[in-house]
Amino acid sequence: MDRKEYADFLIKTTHDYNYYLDKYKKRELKEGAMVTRLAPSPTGMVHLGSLYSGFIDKVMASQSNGICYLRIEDTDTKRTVENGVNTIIDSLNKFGITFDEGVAIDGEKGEYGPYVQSKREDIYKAFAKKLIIEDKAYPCFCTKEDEEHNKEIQTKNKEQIGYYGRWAKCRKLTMEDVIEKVNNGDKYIIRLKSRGNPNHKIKFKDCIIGKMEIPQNNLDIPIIKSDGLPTYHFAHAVDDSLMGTTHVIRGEEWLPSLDKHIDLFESLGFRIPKYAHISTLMVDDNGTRRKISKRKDPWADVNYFHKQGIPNEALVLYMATLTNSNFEAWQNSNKDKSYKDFEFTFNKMSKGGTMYDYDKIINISKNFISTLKAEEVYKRALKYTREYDREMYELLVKYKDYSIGIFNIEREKRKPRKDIASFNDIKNQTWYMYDELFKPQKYEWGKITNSDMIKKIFSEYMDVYDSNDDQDEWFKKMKKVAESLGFAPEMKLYRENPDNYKGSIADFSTVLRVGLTSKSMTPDLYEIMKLFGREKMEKRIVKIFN
RNA sequence: GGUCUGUUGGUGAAGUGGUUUAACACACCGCCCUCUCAAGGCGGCAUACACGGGUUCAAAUCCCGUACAGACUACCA
Repeated sequence: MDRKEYADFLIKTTHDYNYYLDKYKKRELKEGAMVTRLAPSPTGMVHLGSLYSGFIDKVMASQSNGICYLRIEDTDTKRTVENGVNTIIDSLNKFGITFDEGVAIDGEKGEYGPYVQSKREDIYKAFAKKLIIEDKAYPCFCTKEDEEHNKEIQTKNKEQIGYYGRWAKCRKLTMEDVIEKVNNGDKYIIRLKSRGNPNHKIKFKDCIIGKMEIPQNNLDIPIIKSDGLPTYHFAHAVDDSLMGTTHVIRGEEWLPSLDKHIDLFESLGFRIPKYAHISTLMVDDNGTRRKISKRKDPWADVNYFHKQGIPNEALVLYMATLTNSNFEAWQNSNKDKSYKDFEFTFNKMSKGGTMYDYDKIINISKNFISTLKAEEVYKRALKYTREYDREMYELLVKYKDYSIGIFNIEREKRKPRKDIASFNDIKNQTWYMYDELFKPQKYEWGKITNSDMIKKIFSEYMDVYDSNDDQDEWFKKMKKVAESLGFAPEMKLYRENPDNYKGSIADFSTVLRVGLTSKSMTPDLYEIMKLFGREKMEKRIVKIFN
């Protein structure tokens, strides 16, 4: 039996590797164009880290006029969730991450498919066969227990852990041994026959981290599992070569397995792509940093932000600031431009762990929402509450124009209000504007608490209030009434001689504000009165004392 | 244990051997604006380059060691 027949005996494929080498042509790209890919597992959720990496994949490809494609890594059949793929595509889409090629809702796009790894089984096997023919891979019959056993001894002796050298029992099996075992029905996997020597260092340059030196891989790592599917490492080498990925952008947790990947690319005779290892998203957990975790951190699932009512755009902007910290400054001086106009670079990306910062997201979200028109805020609030707050939703529907008016207070001007951070916040911000929700626990009176005085202020004020007044006129009238009741009409006057007055114009207006809304802190009072109108104001005044 | 990576004020983070007396942002404090809040303007704050050696005329920046932190160490990805 020659090696070709031997390989055919061990692995059955419908095509041979030359067929695939021929089928997937080299991409023709413009100078500098990057081909990137996002390669998630279909576990049914999009991890914040995937969004981060997807953002970078997308932005690097599109700003270099390259290609960004989606590949699904479902070789771990245990973790695959039904409909997981569509969930991923949908979620990413919401964040503006779309793909030029690869898996899509309505099938697949592109010449390099299939883009789902479980459908590429024949391809991986064909290349595993190539390695067997070239004596760069071999079947292994060892059990999990064998390996556990090795590990125990290795740990005890403080030797390198893994399947290599004298521990690699099956490496020494002759062809005849193997044939006998296979005919016997013994299960086996395929391992790489590593030729590396850990005393030799590989010099390597990562796009983000820069120069590195790592020992050569000497582990005979599994490449085909007993279920016939490839391991991540092998699939990565085969797919990213065949699909023509120029830049492999992935989390830094992959850095330690880079030696294995280089070994695989070289064994397969493939060119090694460029790598960019992005920093892990970390969280501060009682003073220590740790990787964000799906189990401990609810926000690890990007869906969390949707539930919180954080606009997708805000999360995207947050991703942009994480990617390149100089983005924020650029955005501030280019307010009308999109993040797509900013040139992101690898060498501005963070090397260490990146801290996840919810306050920062809130801040970005506030700023983003403040730039929206009132109608847009209304539209989004409607969409959000429809799903998460039925009561609020119905009020928004019932009082459409009134609600838009509320959102329009101090908006659409050069320095707009920034008080809405998320759409689950709007009820807290505006409840007192709706009679249905207006059930104050207490009135936050300030300096003036005497009920006779409060009554007097309202009765005098309502005599002069005219809803047609402009803001200047409105304020003048308020000052006039305040003065006639013994309040200082200007803050300056009050500060100079506080003893001469019952209070300042601020104290006076606080009475009006609290009487109408029960709250001492609200947006512009003029606008609120205008939205209320006389009738509603009077109803509110009656309500104060009963 | 081994391998790899990182460590700059309270926090995040610029910085790629010499205009660095180390940006900027957030936080905090003060003042201004002001009918409250938000926003905005001005100013202040901080004993910041983990530690110890070395290379150099010159080091946050290059090299070596130590400490600390993190990632990885599966027939998971």
